[in-house]
Amino acid sequence: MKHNILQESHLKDTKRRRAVLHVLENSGAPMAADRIYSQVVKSVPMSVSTTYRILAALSEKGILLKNLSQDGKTYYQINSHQHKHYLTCTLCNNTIEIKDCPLNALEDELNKDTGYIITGHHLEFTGICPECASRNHG
Amino acid sequence: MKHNILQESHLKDTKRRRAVLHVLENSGAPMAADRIYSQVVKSVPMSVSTTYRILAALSEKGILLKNLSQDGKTYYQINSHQHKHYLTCTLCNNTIEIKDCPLNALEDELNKDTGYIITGHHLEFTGICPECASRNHG
DNA sequence: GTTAGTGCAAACTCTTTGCAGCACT
DNA sequence: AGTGCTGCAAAGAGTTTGCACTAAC
Repeated sequence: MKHNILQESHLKDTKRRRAVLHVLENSGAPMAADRIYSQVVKSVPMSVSTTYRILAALSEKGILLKNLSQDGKTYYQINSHQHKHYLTCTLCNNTIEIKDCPLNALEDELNKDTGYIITGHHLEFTGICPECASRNHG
Repeated sequence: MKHNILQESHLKDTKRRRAVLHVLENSGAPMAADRIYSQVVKSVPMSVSTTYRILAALSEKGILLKNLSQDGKTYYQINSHQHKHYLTCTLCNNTIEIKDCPLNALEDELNKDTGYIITGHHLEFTGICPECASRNHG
C-alpha cells in the first residue's frame, strides 16, 4: 500500500490528501499553498480552505515540513527526515537543494558560548542561478 | 548640526522617524512593527500606518534590515553593515546575537557545486535559553 | 452509524494604500 | 511656499475558522 502514511498517522485516507501528497512527492522543491492547490485541482476538485487544512494536518503529524518564506507565503515539503537546506535564485525563484549541512559542529560551540540548548537552525542561501545569470549577460 | 542619517538619505528629519530609530538603536535584537510602535507611542504620538511607512522608507534606504520571521511578523534592525546571525529561544523568544559567521567559505564551494552566483544567506538558530531551561527543570 | 473531512463564506492578522490635512526644509 | 510626512479608515494578501453537509472507517 502506497499511501499508508495517512493511516499510520490516524488520518483518513481521502482523495484530496492523496493528491496533495502526490503533488509534493513529485516536486523537487518546497511549494506554497496556492501552487499546491492549483496543481491538485487539475485532477481532484478541492477548495482552498481544504488545501490549508490538509497542509496543517500533515505538518502537525510531521509528514510535511513548513516554512514561512520572505515572500510572505508558507512553503511545504515532504519531511524526508533528512536535514536539508536550499538555495534560491533571487531573480526567478528557482530553488535547489544543498546536500551537506556544516552547522552541527557549530551548534556545540554555540552552546558552550551562550548556554542556550540549541534545538535547531534554519539556513537559506540566495543567489542567481546559471540561467538567469546568462540571460542577464546576454 | 550633527551628522544625521535621515538627511544623508534625503529623508525629512521628523520626530517620529527619530523616535523609531532611537528605539531600534537601543534594542539588542530585531523588533517587529507592533513592538516598535508601542515603544515609540510612549513618548511620541504616532499611528500604526506611519510606523509601517517609516520602517519601509528606512529599509529602502538601507538604514534598516528587515526579515520576515516564522511567526508571521516582519522584524527590523539597524543595518550595522556587519554580517550577523541570531539565536532565539523557542520558549520565551529572547534573542541574542552570534558573533562569527562560518558560511562565507561554504559559499565559494556552493558556487562551484551549483553554478549559482551566491549573493547571500540567512541563518537562524533556535534553542532554549538558560533561564527557560532552569525554569522548566524547577 | 459515528467520526473525521470538506465547501463556502466570513473573519482574522499583518501590512499597504488613498486621500485630506500637517510639518519640515 | 512647496514637497514630503502623517492620520484615518478602508483594502489587500495569505491564512484560519464556524457551520452545515458529505465521505471514510
